[in-house]
Amino acid sequence: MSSTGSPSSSNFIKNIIDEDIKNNKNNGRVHTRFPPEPNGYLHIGHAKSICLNFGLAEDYNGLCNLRFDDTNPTREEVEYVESIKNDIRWLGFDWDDRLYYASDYFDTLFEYAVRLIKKGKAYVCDLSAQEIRETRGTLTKPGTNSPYHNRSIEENLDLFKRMRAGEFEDGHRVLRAKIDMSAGNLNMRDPVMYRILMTSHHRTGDKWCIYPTYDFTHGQSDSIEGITHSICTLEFEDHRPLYDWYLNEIDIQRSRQIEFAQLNLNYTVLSKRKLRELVEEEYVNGWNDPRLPTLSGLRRRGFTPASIRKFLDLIGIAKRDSIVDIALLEHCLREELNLSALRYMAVLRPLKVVITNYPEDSVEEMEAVNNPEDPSAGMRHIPFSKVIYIEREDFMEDPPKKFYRLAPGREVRLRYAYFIKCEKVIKDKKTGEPIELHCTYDPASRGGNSPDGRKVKSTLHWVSAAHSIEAEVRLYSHLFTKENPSDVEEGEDWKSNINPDSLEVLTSCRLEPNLKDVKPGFHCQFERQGYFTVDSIDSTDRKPVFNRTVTLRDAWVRIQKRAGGK
RNA sequence: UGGGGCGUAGCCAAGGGGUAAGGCACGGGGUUUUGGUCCCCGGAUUCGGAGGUUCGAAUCCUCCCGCCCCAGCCA
Repeated sequence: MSSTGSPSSSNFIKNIIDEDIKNNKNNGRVHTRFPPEPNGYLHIGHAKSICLNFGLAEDYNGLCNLRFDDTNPTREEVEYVESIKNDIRWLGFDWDDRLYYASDYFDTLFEYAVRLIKKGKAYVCDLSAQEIRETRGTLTKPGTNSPYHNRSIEENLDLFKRMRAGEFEDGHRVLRAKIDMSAGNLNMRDPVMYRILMTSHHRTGDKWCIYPTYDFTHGQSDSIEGITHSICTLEFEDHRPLYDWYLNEIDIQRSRQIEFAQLNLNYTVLSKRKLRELVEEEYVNGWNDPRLPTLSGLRRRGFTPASIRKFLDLIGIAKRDSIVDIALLEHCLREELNLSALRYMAVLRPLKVVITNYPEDSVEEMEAVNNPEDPSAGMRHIPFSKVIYIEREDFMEDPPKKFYRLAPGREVRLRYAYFIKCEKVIKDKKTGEPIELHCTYDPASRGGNSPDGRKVKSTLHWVSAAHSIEAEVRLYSHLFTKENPSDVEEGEDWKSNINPDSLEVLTSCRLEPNLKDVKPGFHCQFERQGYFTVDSIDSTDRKPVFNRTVTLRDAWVRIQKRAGGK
């Protein structure tokens, strides 16, 4: 049982850990780590790794470190460090005092490198990047040894120290491991351990001008921290022999690298490169745009940490490349919010309705249930009067077969109020669009039931015109029109699949007055429509802005789609 | 013509010799003052394919097919 949810289902990593514990490997200890590179914002794919690593630690009574993998100062910044920490906490995890940086280990790593040189297992290579590439061979052809492959240990030591001292320019020399230029695994063809980067680092400043590569850093950092299970994604699978080689040759405690498949979701993109492109080229409004699968975007959109955790738990952990249906994420959110969200009435596209037989100046307070799933949420009052607004799409002048809502001559229920019957439609002279309805109400149906047992086919939400408050509501839908954004015509690019209608802004919405003093972070349901949250950036006291997190499941929409599809 | 992985329903996924869990999606029905929720019911004669071992195979063996990753001084 974990502190962040129910016990999760079995997976191959747990099987491995169970086996390790049975064999008393690491004395039964489980210690993981989440190792982000601080070069971008976290997205839900990272959340999968976070939940896995922190979750395993919880499940096995172990620990999980947060370690920034900051070995490349040319692309990493403190700004990202802060957002990453914030997002992890928001997701519900805590690294206590175990916040580390790979750069904390630069001194040790340097000593390890010296150790390998002394063992004759590493050498300074003067080849250019271009030349290294050319001598590496190809997938099917072995590489050739560098002309510097057999430099003496003394010369290597001297050169490496001079690299550190800043005697050479960027890219002029590297330190390489001496392994096997004919290995089938390219990673073993004398990989680079250190490169010269005349760049100051966000943590170590100008102390270093040589920086270790990922491969020469990650395993050793795991070892230094006593990590028992080093979990990463599939593309590192063929780095594992190198990971093991370094630990073995340096002769330090070994941790075990285990790889799992990254999360992919349909109708969106989950690569830092593509997300960055969307942000920088302003297809969206920043990293926290509610349409983005970044944690900051999902948070602003209204997703809850628990729903994201639940989702990630349900999809499981495996080694198979897969694309998960984003409908499952939405389901997890609805499942949670259905139980907890207070219900309100909000009219997004108002259509004026005059109740002709209702007294002119009368106002009644109608009693409404706050959450039918939770009686303890109590009741509230909603003012009702002669002029109200209903949803534009709840009226059709010439309704199709399965349309149950309001139409000329038809009677419906106004939720928590009265039965009303449409007597007259007033239309815009130019467009022919209905702009106002005249209805009559049945005074005996107060509260929503008629004493004569008369049935009505639908219940509409409404708002009193004079008492409602104005708001802006932003409706979001998938950022891409295709399940797989990369599915493009010859010569086109994935961005041509961006959905031009992913954001619809409604500026004249009318809300029931109970929603007046609502603050950012507030989640609620607008009845019959969906779950909404108050936008944390653009809301003002004068005019709140609501983001639609997700729609309610909608049978009517499905009926229409089916009819339209034929 | 190299190396490393992966194939169980439309999408995820458990199961690793004893006769195919679960969730989402989808469809049907019931309840309902949200076309919401909730409750029933419906799916794999079969686990990429073909052989083989076995009383018995998704699980073991052989061969074949398909898909993904690797030629950064990125992580």
